[in-house]
Amino acid sequence: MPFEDKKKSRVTLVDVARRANVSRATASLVIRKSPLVGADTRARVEEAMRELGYVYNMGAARLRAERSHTVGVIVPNLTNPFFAELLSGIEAVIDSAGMVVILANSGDLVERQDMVMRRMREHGVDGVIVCPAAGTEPAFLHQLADWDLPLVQVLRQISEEVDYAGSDYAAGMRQAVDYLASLGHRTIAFAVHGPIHSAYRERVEGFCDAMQSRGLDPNMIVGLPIQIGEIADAAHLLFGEGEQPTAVICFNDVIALGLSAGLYDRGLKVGENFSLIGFDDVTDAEAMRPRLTSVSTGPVTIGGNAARLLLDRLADPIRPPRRVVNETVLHIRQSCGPVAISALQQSR
Amino acid sequence: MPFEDKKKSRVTLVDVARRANVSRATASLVIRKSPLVGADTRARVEEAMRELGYVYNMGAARLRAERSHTVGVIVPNLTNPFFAELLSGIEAVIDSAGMVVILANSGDLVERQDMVMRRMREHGVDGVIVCPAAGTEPAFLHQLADWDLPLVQVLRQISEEVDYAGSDYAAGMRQAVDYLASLGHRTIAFAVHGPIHSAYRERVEGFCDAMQSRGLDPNMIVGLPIQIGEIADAAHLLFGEGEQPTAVICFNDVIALGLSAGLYDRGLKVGENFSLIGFDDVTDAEAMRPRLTSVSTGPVTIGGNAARLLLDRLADPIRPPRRVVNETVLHIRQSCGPVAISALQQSR
DNA sequence: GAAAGCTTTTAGATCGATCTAAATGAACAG
DNA sequence: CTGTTCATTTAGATCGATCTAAAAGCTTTC
Repeated sequence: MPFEDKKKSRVTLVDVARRANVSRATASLVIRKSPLVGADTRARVEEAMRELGYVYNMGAARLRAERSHTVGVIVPNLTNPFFAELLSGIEAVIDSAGMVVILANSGDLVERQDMVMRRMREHGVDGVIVCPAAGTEPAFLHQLADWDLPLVQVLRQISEEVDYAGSDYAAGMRQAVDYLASLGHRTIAFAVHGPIHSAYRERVEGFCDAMQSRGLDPNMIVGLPIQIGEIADAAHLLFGEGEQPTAVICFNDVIALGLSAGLYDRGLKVGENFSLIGFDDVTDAEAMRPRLTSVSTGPVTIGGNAARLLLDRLADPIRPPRRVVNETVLHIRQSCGPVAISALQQSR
Repeated sequence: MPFEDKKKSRVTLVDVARRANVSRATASLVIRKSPLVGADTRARVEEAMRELGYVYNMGAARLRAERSHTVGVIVPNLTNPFFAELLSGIEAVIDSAGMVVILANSGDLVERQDMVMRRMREHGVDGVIVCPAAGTEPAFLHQLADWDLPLVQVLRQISEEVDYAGSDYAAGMRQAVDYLASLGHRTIAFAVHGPIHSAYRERVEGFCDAMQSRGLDPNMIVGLPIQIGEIADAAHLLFGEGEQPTAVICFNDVIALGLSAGLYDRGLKVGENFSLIGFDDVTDAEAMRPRLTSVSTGPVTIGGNAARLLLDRLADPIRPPRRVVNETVLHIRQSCGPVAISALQQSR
């Protein structure tokens, strides 16, 4: 008897076709929801699929159809909540397009990024969303494009010739500076850390431009450690010799959280006699005390934009490159206050 | 002329083989580092691969070899830093085994989990690491195992018959209770939230057991909102009628962060006249003020353990199921202090 | 110098889908 | 009743690797 009830091998399209009394080709059309098949045939095939517990074999399909329904995502760091939120935004959009995300971590190292990118190609991803590691050369991205690998840069823009999704960091900096200036602050520090890349430069330039256009000195830029635990202990770096700042703008919320702790340790009251603005507005900002005033860059939104950009490019590989830059929003909470009288007098 | 210089189609093994004057089969052996090929032949083939810019086609290989070098990871939520760290641990180990991670988010919903699991099967993952959505039935996992899909549960244990990696939450709770008791606290609240699952039950039971074995009342269990922003405003729930707690143990660090803010709002000084212990010890714990005393569960370690468990099972599908449970560590910082005199008197 | 044993190489079938181009059948016009 | 059109269905080739089993070379042994 040709019966084979016990778990033998996997159920394939041939099994389904046989069961439904149609050919392999017709069964294939049913799966792909082609309008070519008749209604009753379709029903019969679907019934057979259900009865046999058929599972589509994407791998086999991809081989022939050159579409893997798979998207690579490369981030420099997973433990930073900002990237986790970005990833979440990407995943949601990719998922709802019926595709899956293959994840990789570059550790912000170009060599690892090379490796990982190669692996993505081997796995035949349809496209890649990458937050380029610091130091990535434009040539690297161009080569990938030459290899016909659809690509989107996210957060950091290396090349103008490749799609990009990010946020308007410079405008965000202007919002922060304007707000502090409106509270009377004139000596404002900028606390930074981390590797240098386009997002870094954009923020620094945004800060400097905003300061200069108000006639303020943009040169109080302070470098801090990467690890959040060490940032607090480095808060004293804000107060070197010369003029003392009455407010600080942070490169990101990690720094803001760290400095908030460090300023507390020094006996300063954030929001009262010292002002602090974060950047990114991660969910923790709401939970700090005083609540952190922060420039929201919307990582989930950026992720979604990047994913949509990639889907669009998949649909039309030769469209010219696009930039999708979302607006930042200044979220005013409690960590800033009017400049203290004493500080004003000090700076005279 | 049979020359085809311009970018035509992708370079395949046949091209490489032709170039190196060997057969397809031999070229394949070289790629797979088989010891069967001679040294000079190997060199010739590798040379040809380099010259042609050959990229291995994993998809084609998988079809024949039934190995996709792909692992599915399903988490309930990406924006929670705890899961991001878990994911980071998984990714590192999977990556170093030469495989890639396909990521999916179940949103802690069983229906979505079903969908996502189906998609993983379609993509032919070699195995899956899943943090089961609250309400997952053991039958669900057993069915997957029946389908010959190697499986590891992480953080939440639904079935004893499936590999599991987690942390000893009950022991962690005991550490927290013991520590607070040693500081003189007798009325200790337990702040919880979120969906009910094994990790939830283990923590609650651990708390109750530890309290009871010291003759303390374990019934002060307080439910709080999910969103971190709302937790602070719910801090008053700790102080209902009846006896007032002098300390609180939190189900996780999200609650700890939220409550710390809420207690601050109520004018309580955490670490002085009220004690607070977190659970998980995420990186932010270090940055809070006062620094958060927290029970470390080591998400990165757990993730690594889960990944290794899966790799082991891939190597030996019939080995009996294992449990890998790592020890928790109480990280003492600044958020707890000896019970205040006034509170002691009040509770008499 | 032929048989045996070993290492190295290969032809051809195969995995499970999709694609192409052609066949089938029904409906309709002349 | 035949030729044409249109909607369905299908056989067979194909994607790019791996696997099996056998062939080809090369030593070694008697």
